[in-house]
Amino acid sequence: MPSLLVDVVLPVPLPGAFTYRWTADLSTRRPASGDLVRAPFGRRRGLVGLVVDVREAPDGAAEVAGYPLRDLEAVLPEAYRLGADRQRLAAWLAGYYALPLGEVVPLFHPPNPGTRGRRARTKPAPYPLQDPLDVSLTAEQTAVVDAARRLLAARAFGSLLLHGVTGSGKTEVYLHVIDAALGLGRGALYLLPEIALTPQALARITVRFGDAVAALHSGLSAGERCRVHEAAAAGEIKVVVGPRSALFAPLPDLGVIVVDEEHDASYKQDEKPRYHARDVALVRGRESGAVVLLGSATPDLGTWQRAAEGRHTVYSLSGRLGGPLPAVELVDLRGEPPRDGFSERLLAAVGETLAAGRQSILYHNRRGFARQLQCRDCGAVVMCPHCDIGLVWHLRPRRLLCHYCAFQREVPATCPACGSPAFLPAGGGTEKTELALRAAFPDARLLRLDHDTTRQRGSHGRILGAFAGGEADILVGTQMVAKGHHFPGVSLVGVLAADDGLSLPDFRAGERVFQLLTQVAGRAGRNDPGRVLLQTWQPDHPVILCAAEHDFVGFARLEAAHRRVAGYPPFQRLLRLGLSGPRQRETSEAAAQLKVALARQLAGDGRTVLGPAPAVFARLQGRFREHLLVKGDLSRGEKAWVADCCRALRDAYRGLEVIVDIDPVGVW
DNA sequence: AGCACGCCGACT
DNA sequence: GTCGGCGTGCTC
Repeated sequence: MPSLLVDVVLPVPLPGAFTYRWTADLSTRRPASGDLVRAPFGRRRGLVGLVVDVREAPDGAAEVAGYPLRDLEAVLPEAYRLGADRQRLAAWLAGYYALPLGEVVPLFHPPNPGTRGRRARTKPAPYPLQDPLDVSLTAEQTAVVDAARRLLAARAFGSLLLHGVTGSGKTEVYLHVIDAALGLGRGALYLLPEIALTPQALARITVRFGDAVAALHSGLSAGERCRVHEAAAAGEIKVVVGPRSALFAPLPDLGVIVVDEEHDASYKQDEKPRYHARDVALVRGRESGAVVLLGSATPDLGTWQRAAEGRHTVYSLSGRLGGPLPAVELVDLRGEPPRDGFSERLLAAVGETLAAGRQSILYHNRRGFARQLQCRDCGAVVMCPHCDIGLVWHLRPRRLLCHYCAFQREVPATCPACGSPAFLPAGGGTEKTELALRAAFPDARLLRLDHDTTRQRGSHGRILGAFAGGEADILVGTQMVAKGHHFPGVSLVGVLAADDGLSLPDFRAGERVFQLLTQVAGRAGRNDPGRVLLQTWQPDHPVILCAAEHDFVGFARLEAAHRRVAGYPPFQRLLRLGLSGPRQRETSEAAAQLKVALARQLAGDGRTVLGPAPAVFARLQGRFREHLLVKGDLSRGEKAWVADCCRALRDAYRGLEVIVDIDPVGVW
């Protein structure tokens, strides 16, 4: 009976491949490199691995490297094979992010591959669609589509950066480029930062391309994901829409990858494998000979810099179609201290908007009723016992909540530290903003959109749908109100604290605030002259000024100058090592030890090792956290060495966790 | 990373 | 008495 030895990489943090036996009588297809297989591993069965090598088994072979050979359980159907391009992508991912190859394999298949699911029901969009009629393109739009067409026709990789404000017609460009790809019989991927944005985009794309379109995301059942995966592999589905995980969908002849809102930090996965979908999209495009179309009103500074270096071609859509950008007014809170978060001017603007029968959006980037509860006598703040973070006072439920772990407690009547009955709520949140508005405008219909009102499945879409449908006059919320929706009835956008976030200990704080303000301002008046009010304590801050003037280019120039001087991305690469452990002493000791090893091995050659320093959240969920930062370029070999060091460290300190984060985004 | 085996605290 | 906490050992 002919037998094969099959080398398989498995999703375990162990280096190297494992060798299995496949015999012709196993009644599954003969495996080849690139196939996905199921294999037993220890006591576990059915692990999905990737075949990396196949060879003839010597007669009577019964063991490898001292282990008795075990048989493969199954070879998954053709639909799950990684073609050459996705095999190269997997190899790139593993190398770049310093992971064993097997650990990236789960990205390439649904959770339980081969499970046949029922046909996914097409859900209607939860809110009215923008008129899908095909308007003719402007010259600026046409230029991008033509450039993409030329690349598509040549089957060549190319990356285009489409820079244009909200309402400038980026989506129309995406749809035309996708249409061009489909016209050549090729497929398309359409990436969005979040699942919540998928239904709206899906609806709009489906109107154009019918049932050749499907969404792919973790909100679908395993069966539905399998169905979409298989249909895509079979060429029945040509356009796959979804968040970062959709990037790995098996489209056999991929023509274009659209990365909408390419600047969005949600594209970075914050668990292993910690990849950045925009960066990986560029690699997939290169490996598949596809066009990568990056779009944003506020491109990532790194993308902008690489474009300046000639690595992407920039196309700008100047201004809005069918109207001017909203006027942005700064409200200087220093001269006009707010009451319950509101200046007189902002409150008056809400009143005028109500009177005019129009809608308002009020953006407050904090949940809850009060940011913290502080004793008036001794100054103590009620903290989370596990996280070294102040607890946030919520009205519904009426409790103090930790926003970083599950901890909650009742609102104490007296100060836990000194017994004083004098408590002072400090800082507001969306709950307070909502109450203040209800008090000021008792007849206004109000909706709140934040983490607390969207716990239930579907409530996010429901709230947005109700607001878009004119069932409310005012929408109060956190970031969620800023993302990707347009509301024709909105003519006022108010930002309660525009500078909130500027003082975060993150070198990208300014960029984040600029992006958020630009995005939220874009919600105003797409069909009439809208008005945006930004309340701020720092009206002279360059980030605030640039945002008020819709000046991305000016902002980028300023920000780049700072980054260059400070040696931060996009001028220096970063690698972050995050350590956390149950004991502070041990965690610092391990961090110090790691620092010595890294400094010895990597320092010099333009590289520096910073830290260790306590993480921004020095204790979370009872674990002490420290981090190190490596600035500068590391080779693949060096990154692998770093990963090995971390593994050794984990073995030496029990309970210690060490994460290796390549190109980190956000505070840790 | 799982998953089991194995050895010590508070419960029916 | 045993249910179950998680330390550590192993995986082709």
